[in-house]
Amino acid sequence: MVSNRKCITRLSRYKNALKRLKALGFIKVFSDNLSDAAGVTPSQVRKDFSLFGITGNKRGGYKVDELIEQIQVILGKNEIQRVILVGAGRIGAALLRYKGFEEGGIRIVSAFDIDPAKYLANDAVPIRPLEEMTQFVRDEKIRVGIITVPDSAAQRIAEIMAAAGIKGILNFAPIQLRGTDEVVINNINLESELENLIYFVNAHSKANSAKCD
Amino acid sequence: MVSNRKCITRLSRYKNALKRLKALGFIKVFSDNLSDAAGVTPSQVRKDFSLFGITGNKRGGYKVDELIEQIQVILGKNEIQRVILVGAGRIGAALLRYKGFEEGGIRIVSAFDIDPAKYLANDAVPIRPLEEMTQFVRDEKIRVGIITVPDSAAQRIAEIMAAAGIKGILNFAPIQLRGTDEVVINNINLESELENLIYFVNAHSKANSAKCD
DNA sequence: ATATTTTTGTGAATAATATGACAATATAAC
DNA sequence: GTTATATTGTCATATTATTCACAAAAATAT
Repeated sequence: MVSNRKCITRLSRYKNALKRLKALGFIKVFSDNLSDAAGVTPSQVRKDFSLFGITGNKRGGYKVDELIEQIQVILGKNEIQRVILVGAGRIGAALLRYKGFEEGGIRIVSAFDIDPAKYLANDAVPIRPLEEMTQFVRDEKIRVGIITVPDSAAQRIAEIMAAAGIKGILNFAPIQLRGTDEVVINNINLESELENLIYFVNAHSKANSAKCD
Repeated sequence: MVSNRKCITRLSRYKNALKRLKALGFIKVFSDNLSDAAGVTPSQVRKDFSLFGITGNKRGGYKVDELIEQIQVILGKNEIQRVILVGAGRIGAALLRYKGFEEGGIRIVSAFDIDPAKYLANDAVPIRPLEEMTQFVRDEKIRVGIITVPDSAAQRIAEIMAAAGIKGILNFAPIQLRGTDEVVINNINLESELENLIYFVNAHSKANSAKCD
């Protein structure tokens, strides 16, 4: 098992880049085509592949179809991944209807909320009472959950999820949830991503105005 | 200028953690309180602060208010940051109404789309024709933009943004956009984040079932 | 068939990042 | 006022990630 997060992220990127290359008619690729399409170095591509035991042919490169297939198996995309979502607010609702997931073999099978006004039993993705989550997760053997609740509730939801048997959480609440041996947590903080960007934009403009002195 | 992305991200986290600690009544903190709240090591906190020239008092720690203030200045939060958004689809629309940004001093001042059906001139955040973007960015001196269009359009939008004078882009399209010397790009790929999680969940369950053999 | 070229796969070298250790020093105790 | 203690700030060390470099192998050319 490769336990380097960045490396898995790159694998996703390679997969996406490969799909684009395939659409352009590529039958095989070399590490430098792919690195170019994915925005990394060729040796990075080969090193990553080496870590996952993906091999190509010397002087022949990699066959696009086989490569996509191999990466998809590693990423668990050979079967549809069913996930749940808790918190049907703005962001949650948008994710429920986001088409990209289904295309990528990820299906949000149910959402949950504490607010009865949000319940929608018969929607494409039903929104159910939070109390039903634990049972649902157990019955349906769900292992991945998305948290899109306010920060004050996030920790509690994460604990309920963990207790129900969820093993991976994608957290959009602006609080850093910590993973355990049992549960992997991936935090996405939208404000923080923008802050990051703003810092570099400001730093850049300061550096440039300094140059002008 | 600190050019380490991760380090800036941690700074955001420290800021958020500090606000929570402040709400709990903390007047001063030590590097270990803060590291605990932010989920890092104490030496990491001190090292980061040292990079940004943030100092505390030996044996006295850091004053919470001063620390929040100093971090906010570094992150450019002493003034409201105005950003635009292109692509008023599901995700775009959710971000337009996301309250967290305004609370954090980030304001989406206008959205743009190619689809006339989406235009909303008089909404809290107006949605305007894409053709008006360049002029708007120039007039309003906008420097940060969010891309929430389909992947096929993302590259083109990024180029228009860059030409208009945008210096930082937060990209949600599932294609890796590459930054330049002029423009910093931050890519968020939601599917990829879930794939990442799924990989670790699967790897973990395999490791556990292997243990049982 | 043999030589030439191209591209992989990987071990070694380098670079980036995080941790540990501890001297310096401010606060508190006496 | 002196001593003891806790905590910072930073340098040295360890860890992790990336790039380089090149031998081995496959495809093509001669």
